This record gives sequence, structure tokens and C-alpha cells, in this order.
Amino acid sequence: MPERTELRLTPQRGAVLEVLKAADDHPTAAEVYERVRVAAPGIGSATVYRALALLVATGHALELSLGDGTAARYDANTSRHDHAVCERCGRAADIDHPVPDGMVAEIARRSGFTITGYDLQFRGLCPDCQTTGAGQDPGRWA
Amino acid sequence: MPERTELRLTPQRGAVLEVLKAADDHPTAAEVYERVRVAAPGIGSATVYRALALLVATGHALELSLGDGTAARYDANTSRHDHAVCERCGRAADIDHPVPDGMVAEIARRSGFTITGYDLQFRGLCPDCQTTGAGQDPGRWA
DNA sequence: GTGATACTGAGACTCGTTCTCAACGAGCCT
DNA sequence: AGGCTCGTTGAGAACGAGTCTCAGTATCAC
Repeated sequence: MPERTELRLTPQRGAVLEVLKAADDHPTAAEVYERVRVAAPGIGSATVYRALALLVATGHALELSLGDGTAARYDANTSRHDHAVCERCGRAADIDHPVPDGMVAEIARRSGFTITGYDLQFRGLCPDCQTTGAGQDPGRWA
Repeated sequence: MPERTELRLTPQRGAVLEVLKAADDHPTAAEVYERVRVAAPGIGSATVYRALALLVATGHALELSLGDGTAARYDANTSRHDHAVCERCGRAADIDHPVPDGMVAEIARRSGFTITGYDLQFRGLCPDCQTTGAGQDPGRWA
């Protein structure tokens, strides 16, 4: 009873996985595409998107939506972890500090939801960006 | 950079704010646009996007990125709260259960980030979808 | 009224992503 | 070898969400 039809580990898919494993940042699909073209010139962006979707579906990668409307980012670290995202440069740092089980259970009880997972993302300034200060006032209603 | 000038509360912006206040769900910009057109026919989508961005910037609304690649959603409940998102119907329920300050401080210390906020989103099945088991309605929800 | 400027709607545009489609190729039969 | 099936590919069109541009309008201070 094959769960799905057979999948091939093609050179293109292998290259995408290699790029993701080698990345210590959290590249976007476009960045993965750029890097993969070194190892697999001629690869199409559609193939990269397909490979990334496949890696996510098979549990070999995590897809991060950093929630600021920018492109999705990918992470070869598939263990449970969260992220801190810099509001200035967009860099995402890994955070390994899970939400207490008790809190999840309490929220499930109060909301009536069956909780299957969560995404926790911190916003702020990364150490690099803290040194260069700036800010902006959105104004107020007349 | 030029100094910020005064903002006007125009009928269009008022209509957008009213729609948001009246919504008990978490409408997308497109849904807000649809509803606003009842009160303000002829309003353009660009105006709705601009008004929503302004409401978010001035603290009159919250923008939610549900992290699944779908459109951003808006919430007139501006007090600190999180969301539980149903994986089947897409509905988002409000969760009022803040992350402990100590945990935020610990993560700031470990990551080196200056944490200005966070987004916590639970995934799971809402009470309705738990009972109706085999739902596959990707469509709208009231 | 006049001038400055904030705001508007329409639509073109960008961006990230998915879809379509014809061609390719690995594996399996004869 | 030849033929077949079907997963995979690259190119580019298409899509949805959101932003930008621009000319016209509204509102304010004087």
C-alpha cells in the first residue's frame, strides 16, 4: 500500500536540499534559486518551488512565514523551534525555547480548539541593527 | 526625511474603521473592501489598503499574518492578544493568554535581540470543524 | 479667493508563487 | 532494440495580494 506515488531524488532536488542544508541563514525561495543555480545551472524557478514544497511536505524542511508580507523562508532545521525576526534587516534567528505544555493545554481548554501546533515569532532588533538607531512616527488623526 | 503632517479622518477612512469595528471575524483587505463598498460605493481598493495601513500604524487596528501564504487579516481588537487558526476552515479565534514576561526576557537575553513584540499563533481544529469531521470547505466563513 | 497639501479612484505595476504544457528521461516490459 | 508509462523538467503565462503613479478633488490656513 504505497502511501504516495514514487518520488525521485533527481539532481535538481538534491541540489535544493544541499543548498538548504548548507545555509546557516533562512533563505527565501528566490535565494535558494540563486544558490542552486551554481550547482545546477539551467534549473527553473518552478522546479525550485516544487522541490521546496516537496521537502516541506516530506518533513525535510520547514517553511517560515515571517508574517510581514515578505517571501516565505526555508529552514533545514526541522526540529521544533521558533524565530526572532529583525524588523529592520529581516534576519531571522533561531529560538529554542518552547511554549510550556501547560499553557498550550490551557489555551486549548479555553478556546475549544484542538491544538496541533503553534508558531511563535518574536519581533525586534537584531544585535547588529541595535547599533544604528532610527525610527518613525506614523502621525495621528486630525 | 520631511516631517510628518496631519492626518484627516475622511469618510472613506471612517467607513473602513466602522467596517472593522463591526466585524466579529477577521476580514482580509479584500473582504473589508467588499463591505466598505456598501457604505462608500465607488471607493477604490487602493484607498482601502491605504486606510488599513494607516489604522494599523496609528494603533486603531491589528494586522494578522496567518502565516499560510494567504492574505493578511485585520482586527479592530487592538489589545494584546493572540489567535488560534483553524486548519480546515481558516477561522481565527482570539486568544487572551499572554506569553509570560519572564520567557520574553529570557529569549531576549539568549538571542541578543531587543524584543519589541511577538506573534503567537496556534494551529488546530475549531470546535465546529471537530464535530463536522470530514469538512473540506475551503471557502468563506461568517 | 488663493495657495498649500492631504486625499482620492483608476489602473498599471511589482512581487512571490502556482499553473500549464510540451519535452525529457528512468524504469519496465516485450 | 523499440515502445510504453508516468514522474519530472524548464519556460513562461497566469494568478492574487499589495503598492505605486498620476491627475483630479477636498480641506485647511490665511
